[in-house]
Amino acid sequence: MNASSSSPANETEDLQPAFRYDAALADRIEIGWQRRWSEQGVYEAPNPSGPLGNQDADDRPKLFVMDMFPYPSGSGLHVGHPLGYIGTDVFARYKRMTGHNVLHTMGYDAFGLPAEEHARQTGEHPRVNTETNIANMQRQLDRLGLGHDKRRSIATTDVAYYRWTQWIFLQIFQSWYDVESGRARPIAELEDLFEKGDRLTSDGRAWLEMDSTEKRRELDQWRLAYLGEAPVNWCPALGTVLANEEVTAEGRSDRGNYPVFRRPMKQWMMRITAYADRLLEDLDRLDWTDSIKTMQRNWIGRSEGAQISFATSPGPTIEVFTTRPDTLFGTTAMVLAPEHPLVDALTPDVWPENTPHQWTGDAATPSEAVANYRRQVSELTDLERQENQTKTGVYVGAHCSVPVNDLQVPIFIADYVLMGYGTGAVMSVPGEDQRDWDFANEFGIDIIRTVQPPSDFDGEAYVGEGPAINSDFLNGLYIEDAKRSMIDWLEREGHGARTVTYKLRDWLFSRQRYWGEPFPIVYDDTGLALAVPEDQLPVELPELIDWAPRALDEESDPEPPLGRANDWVEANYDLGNGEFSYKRELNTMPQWAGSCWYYLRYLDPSNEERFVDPVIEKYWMTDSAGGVGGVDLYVGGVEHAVLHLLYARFWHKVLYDLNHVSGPEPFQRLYNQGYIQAAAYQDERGVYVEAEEVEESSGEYFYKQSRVTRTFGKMGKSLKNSITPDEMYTAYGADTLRLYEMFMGPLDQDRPWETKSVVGSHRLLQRVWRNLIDENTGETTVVDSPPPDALRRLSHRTIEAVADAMEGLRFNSAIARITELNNELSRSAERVPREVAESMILMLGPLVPHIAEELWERLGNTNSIVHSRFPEADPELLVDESLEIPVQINGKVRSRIVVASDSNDEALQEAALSDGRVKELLSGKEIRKVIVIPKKLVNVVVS
RNA sequence: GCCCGGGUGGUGGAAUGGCAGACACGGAGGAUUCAAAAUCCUUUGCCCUCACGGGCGUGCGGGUUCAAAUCCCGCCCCGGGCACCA
Repeated sequence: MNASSSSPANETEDLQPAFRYDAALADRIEIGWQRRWSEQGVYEAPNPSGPLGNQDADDRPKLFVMDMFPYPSGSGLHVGHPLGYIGTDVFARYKRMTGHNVLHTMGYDAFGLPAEEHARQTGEHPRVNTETNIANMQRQLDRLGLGHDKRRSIATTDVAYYRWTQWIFLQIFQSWYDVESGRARPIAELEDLFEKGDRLTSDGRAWLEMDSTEKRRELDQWRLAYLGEAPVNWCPALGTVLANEEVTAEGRSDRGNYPVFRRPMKQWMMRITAYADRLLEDLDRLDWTDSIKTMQRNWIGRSEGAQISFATSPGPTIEVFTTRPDTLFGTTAMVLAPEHPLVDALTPDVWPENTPHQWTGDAATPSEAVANYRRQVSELTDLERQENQTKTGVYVGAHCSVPVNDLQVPIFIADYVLMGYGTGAVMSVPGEDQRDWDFANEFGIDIIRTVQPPSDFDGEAYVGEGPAINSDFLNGLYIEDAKRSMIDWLEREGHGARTVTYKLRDWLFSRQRYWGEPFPIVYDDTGLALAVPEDQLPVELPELIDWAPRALDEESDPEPPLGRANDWVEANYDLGNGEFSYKRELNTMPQWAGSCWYYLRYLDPSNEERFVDPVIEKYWMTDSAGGVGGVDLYVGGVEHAVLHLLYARFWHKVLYDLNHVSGPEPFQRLYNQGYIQAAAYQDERGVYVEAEEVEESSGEYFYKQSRVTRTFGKMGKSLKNSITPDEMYTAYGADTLRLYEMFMGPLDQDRPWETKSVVGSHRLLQRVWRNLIDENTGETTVVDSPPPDALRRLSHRTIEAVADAMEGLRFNSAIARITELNNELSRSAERVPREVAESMILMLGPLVPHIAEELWERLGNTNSIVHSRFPEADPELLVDESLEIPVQINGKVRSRIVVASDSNDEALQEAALSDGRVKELLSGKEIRKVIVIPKKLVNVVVS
């Protein structure tokens, strides 16, 4: 160990002490402990019973901490991916050290399009590719030292898993929503009710008069999973239909940004709308952020109002939904969606006399006008429709009657009225609705105000509060009262009723893809669906040579690839009347299916009798504090606000209604982690250049001598700004990466990655190491003597602050406080007393488990730090005997005084006023008031 | 347009009515070194001052209070969500 070696190659090696905490030592420590932890199963959380059960009664409180499980991408991880995983790991480790039985694991949401695309390009089976990707991702995650119970890991593509996804589908299929009791019930109970005549069938026909096929058709209409003929989102480029939630506002596919067309097709639907109110109400009981709750509320889109019937001159009655029944007296037109089913019946052969020319769309007859307009509308994309704010439409040539005053108003079709919302028909009240105002303006329609605007109002439609005018019996009433009176009148006179409408639509549940769960459904020659018996599950995916969806266009029909598995499409089952051959359902489930219940399978992953054992489910999913229960902490990205989180809540509620789970909600507390952003650089053409090769010089950025501009964005391939965890392991080790990611800022905030700052976190670990370990021998330098009083107090204050920060997921603050304690140890020339050293190591345990475990062992402990107790602050040591407190004069700090911490107000005031500097500044001033805040400050108010 | 977040030094951030800028990165200076890296020490919001000290300061304007980054009112800017939803 001397520096006089002549060979430069050996020099660094000679200078470097053998036990300096550097990347190489970190690597040895981390790999070693990961192996030992794995061998000893330290992260295994016992169940109350079953194969993962613990013979010894475990009376620790349970805690279920979960990440949103990832799709196993083939491109590997960058440092942005594991941010949330590290956060949950730190929290789970902290809770384990405070005496909780913590369930923390990770699985894979492995069905989905990329594996199928990969298969189409390479010919490799999606399962092979998926398993390769999972193995690779698992390796990257393992290196981070995440404390997962590996026994509980699942992938949604496991046959043993999707068997139960299919089973849950069957529970939903074999249920109906009983509005009277407000919950799902088995379909057999509905059959009973029909049988006894206690319930009316959908069209009022007597059950006993129906033949068996008619009975089946009747029951099928009530199921929570049903085949519906509805306009769906057909995406030819993906060869599949999509859920509303998967289509962007621009009318393109969420994935891939391909055009999506609305077409009626027969598809599997989930009756999520039956749960709209409960999904809405139960949000109040969840510990989620307001922004996510708001997004879900908006998506469900509940509006209260009235349904009103308008009689028409040709005969059919038009039903309208409105949130403003109080404005009925202002109705001067009726506007239907162009595809409204009554339009044809309302359209006469010739224009009525005196039809204004501008209403006719230049057409010779009403039906020509309607046909022309419909064609014109269908040629617009959704985006063009939205951008085109000028109102268009045509008169259909008929009138209807406003029920409250028998005013005859013209009926139009216009594309600003959407078929998908309400009844697809709008009573047009231009005075009180800006869209109707704009329409009335285009077509010269009368405008009648029904709410008195303030005298200074100079806008067009008036949507604000005010007394009703021009409204007969409503005149003078304010909006809420006027609405109530009008609805009362409508109900009394039989012209309408109070109604609630939702934006939420039923969930379109089938996809024309290969790599998804097959439906456990077959068809007999009636064409009606039949459940595959539970004991015949799983229905396994067949082997295929050609996985691709057929290249398709807007006009063609979707063609499920499973239809090409000739040996599979027909199957023999005994469904209670002997064995027959049936045709299989060829669609597969959407990717969301598997993620709707994976948290339940974590609890009891190997159960072959049930999807989860009820005792085990109750143990992990019940909240002893009386909350809704479910996962105690669920961390993931905000992008799942309305997709996964709404679907999973829906499934959970169905399972709850059917007594398969013990609580009404799956996720008690939801936390959205932020994203790691990174600088990205563009050249003058706007092309992204490799961020790693960009150099900074006095505030400007250069790539190969040419100037580039800097922006910040999500880390990834497209911005060429990815940093991989592997690069960080090589340079610093996993503990440093964990520490840096947690130190960058609060978990829920986006934050910019700065590789050059990582070294700060590495230095902290080096200093901790050096304070406790002799870098030359590797022996600990701690001493067994008790710490000086001041140090002991500091360490207890640190414990208090760190524990508090850990509880609140403020890991950045926890790290700052530990740093302060360690800085104090560095400053002192004394060796570190064991008591303080051990506290500090234990506090570091959740954040940087490997180095903490290593130090713990080097200090002579034989038990693992993973299950050691987190230190507890002694309240008596949190208060110092004396305090330094500031003295303000008129709110500005002018001096500080040192006082006994138990000084009373009088003593504090006395001490402050007798302070030399304060006396000096107060001379010649009149003291008006002295504010004393015990232990905080003294403020002297002078004139 | 509507609904949520957010705006604090050169940078990430701390403080949720009581000392603004903890902790860290970066910068400056120093020690060590033949030299460098690493490490260690000092310093670092802005302005005035040799200094002691003083003034200003949490997006902008106003208010409440002995005291405001924090609470209230009005605006500006940034990010996200929804959007012809009757």
